[in-house]
Amino acid sequence: MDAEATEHAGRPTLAAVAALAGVSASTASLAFSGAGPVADATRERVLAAARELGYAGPDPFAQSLRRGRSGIVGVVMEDRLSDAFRDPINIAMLDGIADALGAEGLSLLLLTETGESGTDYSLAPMDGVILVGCSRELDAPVTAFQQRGIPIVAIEAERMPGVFPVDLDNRPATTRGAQHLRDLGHSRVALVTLPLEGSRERGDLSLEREAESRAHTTIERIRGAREVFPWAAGVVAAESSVDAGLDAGRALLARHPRPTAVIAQSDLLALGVIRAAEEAGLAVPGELSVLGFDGARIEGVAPHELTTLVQPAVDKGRAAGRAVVELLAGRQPEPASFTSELRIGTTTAPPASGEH
Amino acid sequence: MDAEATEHAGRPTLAAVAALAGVSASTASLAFSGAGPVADATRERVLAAARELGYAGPDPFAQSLRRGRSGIVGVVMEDRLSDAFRDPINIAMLDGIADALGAEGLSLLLLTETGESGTDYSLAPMDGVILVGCSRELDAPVTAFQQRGIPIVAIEAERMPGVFPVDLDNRPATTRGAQHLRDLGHSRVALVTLPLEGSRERGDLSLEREAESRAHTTIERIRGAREVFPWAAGVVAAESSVDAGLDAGRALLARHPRPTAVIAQSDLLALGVIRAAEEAGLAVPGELSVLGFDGARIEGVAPHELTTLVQPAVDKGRAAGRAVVELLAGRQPEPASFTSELRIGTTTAPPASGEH
DNA sequence: GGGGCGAGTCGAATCGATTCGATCGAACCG
DNA sequence: CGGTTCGATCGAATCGATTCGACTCGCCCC
Repeated sequence: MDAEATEHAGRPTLAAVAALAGVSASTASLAFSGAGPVADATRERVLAAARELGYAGPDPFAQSLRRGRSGIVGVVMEDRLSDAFRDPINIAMLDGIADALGAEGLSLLLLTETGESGTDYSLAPMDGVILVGCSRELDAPVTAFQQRGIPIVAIEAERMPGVFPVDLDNRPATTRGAQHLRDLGHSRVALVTLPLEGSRERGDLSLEREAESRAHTTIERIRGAREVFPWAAGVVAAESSVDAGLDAGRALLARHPRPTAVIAQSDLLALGVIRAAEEAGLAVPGELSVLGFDGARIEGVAPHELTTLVQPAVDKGRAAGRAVVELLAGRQPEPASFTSELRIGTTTAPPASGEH
Repeated sequence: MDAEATEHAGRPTLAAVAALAGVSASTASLAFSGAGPVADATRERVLAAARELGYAGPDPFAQSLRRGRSGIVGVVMEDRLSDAFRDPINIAMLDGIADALGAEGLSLLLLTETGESGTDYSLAPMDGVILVGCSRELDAPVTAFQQRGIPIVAIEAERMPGVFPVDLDNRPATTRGAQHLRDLGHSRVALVTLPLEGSRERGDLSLEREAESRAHTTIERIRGAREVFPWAAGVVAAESSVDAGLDAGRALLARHPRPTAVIAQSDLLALGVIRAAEEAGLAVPGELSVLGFDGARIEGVAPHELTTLVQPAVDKGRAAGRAVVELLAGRQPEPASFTSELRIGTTTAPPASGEH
């Protein structure tokens, strides 16, 4: 009888398999991992024993402990999932991340800032972490990650020592877009920005709010616009969605004097603004020009073709993924910085003649 | 000097902290976990020692091994992320999952079937797993999970012993939708289905393909339609997207005789079909009725309001998440089955008079 | 024939915590 | 005042594998 192998109730362990196969645990381990030399006959015997006992291979928990690696990389997004995934640009980026990680056999742990309530996500068993679109205070978790020796990559975030950055040219790109509007002859230009803090509520863009916010991407894009239109007013959207853009657009178009152009910080917001214009009976681009950001083709823009700043979101994600891989391998990655391109569509045009 | 505490190069361990604080490892552990009685002064001393050493708390890997739990639940999707997330219905479902898991402090590991190439995802350190939209062969991974004692929940999948099901009434719901079309007077009805296998290519719906496919949701919805229109022809879309729907729609509308109504298996596909109709100069619903499935409001449908089967995707996801939680707690969850509701919009109408 | 090498295997230490049972006082109660 | 209980702490076993160094053969080559 294989008394030793089956006397305990729990799941079979490597030791049990080894015992049944008549080899030591070390050899059995080698047989599974493939590292080190093992005679074919022995390996076969071990595998057979595993089959007999219903052993599914080494326990991942034990492996993680021993190896110090779990094969998991966390991706921290500030929003609820449904919010984060509402914008296709985030999905594109995530896809890039997943692509780079998957190529190395790493998988992707979705972590959302559950506010202060939930469990601290820095205690998840992961090898590295990618911070994306982080507006909130991250000092505490970042410190925790660093103490754990977990490599950190941050996409479009403020510089932090020990955090590897993956950047997008948010500010200069927006400047180029704004320049395009100025070249067309616009001067009454308004902004529809992404959220400034975790507020989730529409509000006017004020210098105060701006000053105390840490929403890096939003701020950079505002600054880029300000370089061309220093006193542009604006509305802070509740989130990146068509509805939020519609809401913001309504607010803007009710103002006097009405802006002749809107710089929206995402394509979804831009589409919302276009909807608001249609609603108000204003022609786009005849009576209102609209500039977006991102350049992921989204549904519902037709018959327009959005003028927008096309960012290489997938590449950006992929770069972040690869950076983690490099850091995990103990190498220093190449700093990555991506450039957006102004794609001129049919939603921008010179302002109506009477207007400037 | 705190020689013992700092003599090793690596990160500080609980033992080092305990040593510095002058207590045993067991007590230090208690101080961190909060389980068991510890004098306030002692806890304070341990925490101070941790601070001094830069100790970020117990190592998650070690915790996982000891406790046999990692706090991670895997979600297996068959597609690439970008494909899976293209359809808002999946996002809604994922949001429900994340919601239910987050409430229990669990986090969500995204696993995609990387084909046969990538690493086997069943070796990730997770406590439970949710299978979603699984068409491919899953027997091997399911067996592996079961051998590991990992609870499995499957959303809209074939029954498998030991796998807890979360169901949607795909077949009867589609029957109700088809009935609606018949009631309007349609008889030349065509199908645009979700993918049948991992083929990612448009193709005609044939009985063979149908018979050998394991794409549960797709098959069930086809059967539901067949109960009303037994000989309906159809096209299998490459994926759930507007483009794929457009592609399928073009193929269908080129046929003679042209169908007077299309049953699309997702709203995105339905929208694509509407686009194809517009393209062909056919009025919707005057010359072509279109029925969708899902009911997540998507952009670009305007000015139509899609007639569709509204499924409670978030609840479905939440139920799956909760089922995992229950199974992890050793309880037997209530079987969950969800019902879709026919929402009649403006994309279905009686066929043009000369047509039936 | 002896030295050396490499393939194959094994023992034992190790990864870093958790937790059960035991121990030791101090407080409490009749 | 003795026995009981509770709070606080500690030792030691345990979770399940990986891996380094050592050991044993058998073979090759000079």
